[in-house]
Amino acid sequence: MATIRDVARVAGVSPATVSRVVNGLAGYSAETRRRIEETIETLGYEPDTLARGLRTKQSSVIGVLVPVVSDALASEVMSGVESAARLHGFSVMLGRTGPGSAYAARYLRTLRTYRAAGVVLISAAVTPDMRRVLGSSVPLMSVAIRDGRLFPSIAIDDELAAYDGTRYLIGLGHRRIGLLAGDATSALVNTPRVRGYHRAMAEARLTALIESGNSLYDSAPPALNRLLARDPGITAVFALSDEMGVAVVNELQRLGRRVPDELSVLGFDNTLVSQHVHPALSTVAQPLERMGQLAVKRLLPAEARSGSPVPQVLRHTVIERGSTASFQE
Amino acid sequence: MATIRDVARVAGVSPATVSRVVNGLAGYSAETRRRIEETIETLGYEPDTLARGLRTKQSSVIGVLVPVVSDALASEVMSGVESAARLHGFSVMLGRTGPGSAYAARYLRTLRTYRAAGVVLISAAVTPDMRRVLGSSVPLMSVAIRDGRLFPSIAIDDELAAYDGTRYLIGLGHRRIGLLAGDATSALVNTPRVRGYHRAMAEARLTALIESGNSLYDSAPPALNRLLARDPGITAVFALSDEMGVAVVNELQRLGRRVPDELSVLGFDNTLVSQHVHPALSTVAQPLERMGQLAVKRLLPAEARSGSPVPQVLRHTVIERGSTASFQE
DNA sequence: TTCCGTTTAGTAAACGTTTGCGTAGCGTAG
DNA sequence: CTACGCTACGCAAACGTTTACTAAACGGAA
Repeated sequence: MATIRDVARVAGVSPATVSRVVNGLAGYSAETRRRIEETIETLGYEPDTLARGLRTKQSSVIGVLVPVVSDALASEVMSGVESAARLHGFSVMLGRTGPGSAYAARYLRTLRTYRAAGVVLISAAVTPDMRRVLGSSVPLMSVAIRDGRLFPSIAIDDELAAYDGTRYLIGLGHRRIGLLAGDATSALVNTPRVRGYHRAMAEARLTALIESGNSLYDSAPPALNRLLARDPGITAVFALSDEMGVAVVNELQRLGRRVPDELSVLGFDNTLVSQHVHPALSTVAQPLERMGQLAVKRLLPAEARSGSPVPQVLRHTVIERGSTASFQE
Repeated sequence: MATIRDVARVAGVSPATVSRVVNGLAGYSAETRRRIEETIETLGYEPDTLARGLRTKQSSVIGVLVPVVSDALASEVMSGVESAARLHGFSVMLGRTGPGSAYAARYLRTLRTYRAAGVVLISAAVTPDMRRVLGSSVPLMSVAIRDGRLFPSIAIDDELAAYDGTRYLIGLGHRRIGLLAGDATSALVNTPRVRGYHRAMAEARLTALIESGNSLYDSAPPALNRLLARDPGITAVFALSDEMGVAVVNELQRLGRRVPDELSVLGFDNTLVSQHVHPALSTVAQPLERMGQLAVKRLLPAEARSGSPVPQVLRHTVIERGSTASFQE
């Protein structure tokens, strides 16, 4: 592998000059530049990232921290992170939060020794030791979760989103709307959503009806049945995750209840799974991919310094697909 | 951030000695070691990965290359890669193949400048320029696809797996079995599977019936309907991807055909989506997570040198869930 | 012509490690 | 007592960059 010295020697200049043209700095004639670029081309020179990073105390690594690697929501955010990172010449390093925060802390430490340009934390709460490990050297961006206003984040307004989702169902004519909440461990997103549902129901003078799952597929059928047991007459269920949403439509069909004719189902997040069911799941969408892209953009030197407003809230939208229909008495 | 020199100074030794204890080499007394470790602890010293990599010409980065970041199959392999990498002290860097091979080549080049310990390529064919870019410096491991015997790979025997899947359906009493093939662009996995189906059908003196989708959800319903049009009496359909499999059960239910009572459906890969439908999809499974783990293990220095047998083929299994049932006339 | 500012370029140090080589100290065998 | 081997350690170079500093060359203004 050719080094900058090789290039310099062949092109008859000093390494410093080569470095300057490689990095687009000033200080060389057009002719010199041409000769150097040509040499770089023929030698196939490529700057050593490690050496560069050592010298500049800065690498172009962006760390991504996800709760579980194969999580659908996280995958889409990651996808956005990857594309934006690639676009700006960054590389993304992947790690998972794991059960406790031990994994996360260790991973962040590693990231620091790589002198990462930043880390984006996907749908996980920032624990005190995370912040401590990173110190001030590595900027952190939290995505899809809003944890107070303590640190930069990108998320939707969960409360409002759930409110709007509920309003949408109400607007369709539904009056008896059951909520399938997520688990308490993801309280940071679950709690506001539940609150949004409550608010919308209260405003419309409807009575709330809530059962909780754990956001995953398997937890939904039993929770749905509890809902049905408490009020057999519900005409809509609002699941606080798409996975639960599709589970609900599957279970409903198994029970012989037609969706959306008898019951409407609304999901949350708009992950890929929402399309993996028939009828396709209506859902309140977060712009997951875009969130990922924005996260890396805000990590970029230009933005990072300029100290943009700490919590950034994006617009949610409710997407109407086949699983919801209007209800008339 | 404390450097090795700081530790040395505080502990009253030379940087060389600190390096030796950090790396577990010999050459120091028990007492010295204790003192150094204590100092490391109190200073919170952590070796700089960049400097280390520069000096040793070797980093502990493992690159992962996926066709699309949010792909379910790739996600599970990645999950395995991540856990094994973490276990062995490696970090994983993520990139995507993108449309052509331009992305891949560029990413591999980046990986080389990071002096990556290896790269695992998930369900994508190795193009000549990939090999060329890597040269001999970075070992490559291909997962979930077998491309000749040109380079190390980890995969199942797709032909045999499809054969066994078909045999399973035949064993259930089915005689008119439609195949939903994937697309030609993933020929490396699709072709052998189709061949396996053909072989099983031929052996049982049954007539093959094939329609092709593109492995994704949306392509399945139309393909299914073509299948049904060509033979309204089929009692089983074998989809060559889980995504198509769940699309088939959804579509079938939409058409009012009961699964598995009237028609059995068998998927392929055993990705998470196979559980996102009711009845849950029977499928022929690849040990995706394990494949990912094995890939990094085989990339490890010890293994990598020992030149283990080039293509490694793992056992597939057919997993029986709710979407298949025996058929009797 | 002289002087000065600008452009173009080179020198060398520094980033934080690892590691080959050298050596002091010490115990032990001859 | 000498010689030798071994252990425990230090010195300094090297990995491939970037960058502050210096300087030569040159052109234009006075």
